[in-house]
Order: sequence, then structure tokens, then C-alpha cells
Amino acid sequence: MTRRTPRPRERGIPEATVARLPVYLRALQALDDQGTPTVSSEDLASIAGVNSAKLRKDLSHLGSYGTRGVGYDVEYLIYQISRELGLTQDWSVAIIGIGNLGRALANYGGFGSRGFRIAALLDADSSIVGDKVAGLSVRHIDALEDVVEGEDVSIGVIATPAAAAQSVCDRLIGCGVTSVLNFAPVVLNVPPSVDVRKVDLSIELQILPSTNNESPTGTAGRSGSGSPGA
Amino acid sequence: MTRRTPRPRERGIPEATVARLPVYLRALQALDDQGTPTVSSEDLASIAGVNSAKLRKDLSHLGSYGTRGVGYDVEYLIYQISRELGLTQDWSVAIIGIGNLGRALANYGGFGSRGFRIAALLDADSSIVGDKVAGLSVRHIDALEDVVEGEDVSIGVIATPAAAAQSVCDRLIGCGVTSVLNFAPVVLNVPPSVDVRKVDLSIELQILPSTNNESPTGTAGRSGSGSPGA
DNA sequence: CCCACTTTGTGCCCGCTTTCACAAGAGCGT
DNA sequence: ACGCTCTTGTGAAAGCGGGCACAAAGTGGG
Repeated sequence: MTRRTPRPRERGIPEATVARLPVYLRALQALDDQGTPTVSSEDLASIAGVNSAKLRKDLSHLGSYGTRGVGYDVEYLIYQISRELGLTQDWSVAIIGIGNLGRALANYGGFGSRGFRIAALLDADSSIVGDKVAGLSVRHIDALEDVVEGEDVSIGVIATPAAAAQSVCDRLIGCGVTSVLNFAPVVLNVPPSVDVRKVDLSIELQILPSTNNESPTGTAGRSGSGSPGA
Repeated sequence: MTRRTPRPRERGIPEATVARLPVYLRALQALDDQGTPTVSSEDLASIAGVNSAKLRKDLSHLGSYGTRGVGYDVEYLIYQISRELGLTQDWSVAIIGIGNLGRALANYGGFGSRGFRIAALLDADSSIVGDKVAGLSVRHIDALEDVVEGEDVSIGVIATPAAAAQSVCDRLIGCGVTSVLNFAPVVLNVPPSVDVRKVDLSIELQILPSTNNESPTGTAGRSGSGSPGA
């Protein structure tokens, strides 16, 4: 097992904050592309869709990188957030299950641009093994252990049918993967040392109609990215 | 504009609870398929991956549908949860942006089985307009207003590139859609009466590596489905 | 009828988040 | 150098959600 590089840093940044950092990061990158040199917490918060006080408190956990009376230096903040998220190093990702969703994920540009390298695509269906998807050749699931070892994969993305998810997950964990992103509609059973994030497309849809009724308290247009966290 | 049926009920169920109801629902349906007539909070909680006290408290918000000493009647609970989520009526969904992700969504079986009917697929790229995807013919985005009106669409799913998302969203809202599920990596600007849920694939990935480091406090394997909510 | 056992529903407390409000810091024009 | 304006960083308060632990309620056996 090669080094899985478990970033040392991270004193104690609240999980809720970490979940928002990528949103800030994207907003900052958009600003950077436009050539904006600095941005105030008010403006950045508005782009990211959050309260400005919350934004400031979030950023304050990284350190005092703002300048009073001026705002934050866009490029410097991008660097600091990337660093905190561990995006300054590359993470190898394996996608298991190359159906429609797996293909969508493989082709999704958002990954490579961050520090994520899609190292392998795996599927159990031998009729698609060998196909080229997003420039990669689909390999058979039997090669999972070899691939994880050889490519030093540290993140597994499960896009298989529900029935296969748990066993795939077990095999991933068995060869040292500690982070799993699960798109299958099942609750995975994992030891505490492994972090699983779950994304369930149909659940998102089911929640939707229940929230937009004329709530007397006026819930007002939300836009959370999901994950209540713990 | 036909009836958009804004369910009247819903006194004040916590958002965190609503977000978990679909998970319970799925577990219950699996039990029902196996012919299990009743289930205890302990067992159901274990399947759904939550604390049993939390489960009981969640369900208590719907009313007292359990029997002490016995548990919950599976079928009745399915009905009550479906009802609360508004799944007892059909919702028409339009997917805009038929790239890889849009295709994955269109083919995703989980929708039709619940009360969701995929009414239309729309895209701006005329080279794919007319293609058959998941049994539906892709229509041109110009027809958006006609489609929403004609099919009584109440939910829009945005799977377009980031740049197109806001304008598509505006058009959806313009013709009466009040619920939007956004897969594009931008924060949409909407009036408070519209509910937007955002799912961002690359953000989930970015959060992942930051959470599984040997946190001194032992954060232990999480598995939240996302959405910190408001 | 009574008792032992099971399981729900919930009061209570604790810790995490969010939000407000403001003092301290930084730049700028004069 | 001074004062004005802008913006950050943060103490304190309020709100929400999670989980324990227990009383209440229902079942079944004798």
C-alpha cells in the first residue's frame, strides 16, 4: 500500500464550513476568470448564495486572509481554500458502474479541473468492457484490486445498481480506499474509519415538492447543496 | 395555468426530517416487497442507517402511526410518508439539457416508480433534437413554454452547462414552475416563492477527502445524503 | 385479572450553526 | 496627521437538531 497521504493539517474546521468551501471556491474562480482582484465578503456571499456573516466566519477558520476596508484577495483565497480542501495534490478516482450515470460522471469536466484524476472505469458487464469512455478504456470489475493498487486510487465512486453497491464498497475498502461517493440507492455499511458521502438523485426529487408549498413561516427559496452533514 | 396543486397540509415538519423521509420510504418499500407486515423503529432505523430515537421522532411529526409493543404497520406507514411527500399525486418533470447527465437522469428508473413522470426532454443543440432518449423524443428548448404549459410541468431539472442554467431557470419560473432541481454548478437566483435544490457532483467529491483524515475527535463514518438544508 | 415484556412517543439537555451587532483595523482624501 | 468610510473578524445570543432515557401504552401468557 503506497502512501495514501492523509493530510496532516486541519486543526478543527467545522464540517458545515468545509461543505461550503467548494462553493466559495467556484465563485472565486469565476471572479478570477473575470480578472477581479479583490472581493468583499458581501459580494462573495451574494454570489455563493449565503449570508455574509457566515461567509466571514467560515473564512476566519482558515486564518485572517482578508484586509479590512478592502476585502479578500481573490487569488490568495483560492489558494488557501484549495489547500485546505486538499486540492493542491492529486487524488485518484475510480468509477465503478459505467451505466448512464457512470458515463455522465466520467465525462463531467468538473473533476479534472480540480485536483481529481479519473484513474479508472470499471464495470461488471463484459459487453461494455473495453469500450472507450471519456478517453479511458472500461475495465472489468475483477481488476478492481489491481487497479486500486496500481493507480493508487483513494476515492471510489459507486454508480452501480443498488444490489451490487455493498459488495463493491467492501472490495474498495478491502484494498485501502477510505473515501466513497455513493450514488446507489442503498445505505452502505462501512467501518467508522471510512467516509461515505451519499448522493441520491431520486431522493432529491422527492424532497422537492414538499418544500415549496406556501409555508406559513415563509421558508423562502433555499438552495443548499445538500448534505446536512453528520 | 392549470392547477399546480400546492398541497395544503404540512403544519411544520422540520426540514431535516423531510430530507430523511424518502430514505425511510425506500427501506419500507423493500420490507413490503419481502412481505414484512410490521417493523420496529429499531429495525427500520438500522436499515435506514439512522438512530432509532431520531427515526421515532421523525415519524412522530407525521402523527402517531405506531403501535406500542408492536411497531409500525409497513403499508400504512408507506402511505403516510408518500402522502406527506406529495407522492400520492403525479408530478410532471421536464429535463433540460440532454447531455450525459440529462440522459442518465432520463434513464434513471427511480423516478417513474415514485410519483414522477418525465414529461419532456429539452436541449438547445439541434443536432440531438429528435433523438429518442428513454422513450422520449428530445425537443428543442424553444418549445419550453409550450411543453410546460401543455404537460402541466411543475418540476424542472436543469442539467445544462453552467452558462445556460440561469436563463433556463428564469424561463421555467416565467411559465409557472415552482420547483427546480439544479445540477449545474452555479447558484441560481430565484424569487423566494421558488424552491431550488442543488446537487453538485464535483462539490461532493471535493468535500470527501477533507473529511476522512484521522480527525482527532473521531468523526466516524458519516453517510448523510447531503443538503445541509437552509 | 395481573404481570412481565416490548416498543412507542417525548421531555430534556447538549452541542453545533447561524445570525446579529459591533469594535478594531485599513485605506483615502484633505 | 486627522477624520471619514468601508470592511473584516468575532463575542454573544438565539435556533435547530440529535440522542438519552423514561413514562405511557399495548401485547401475550398464565
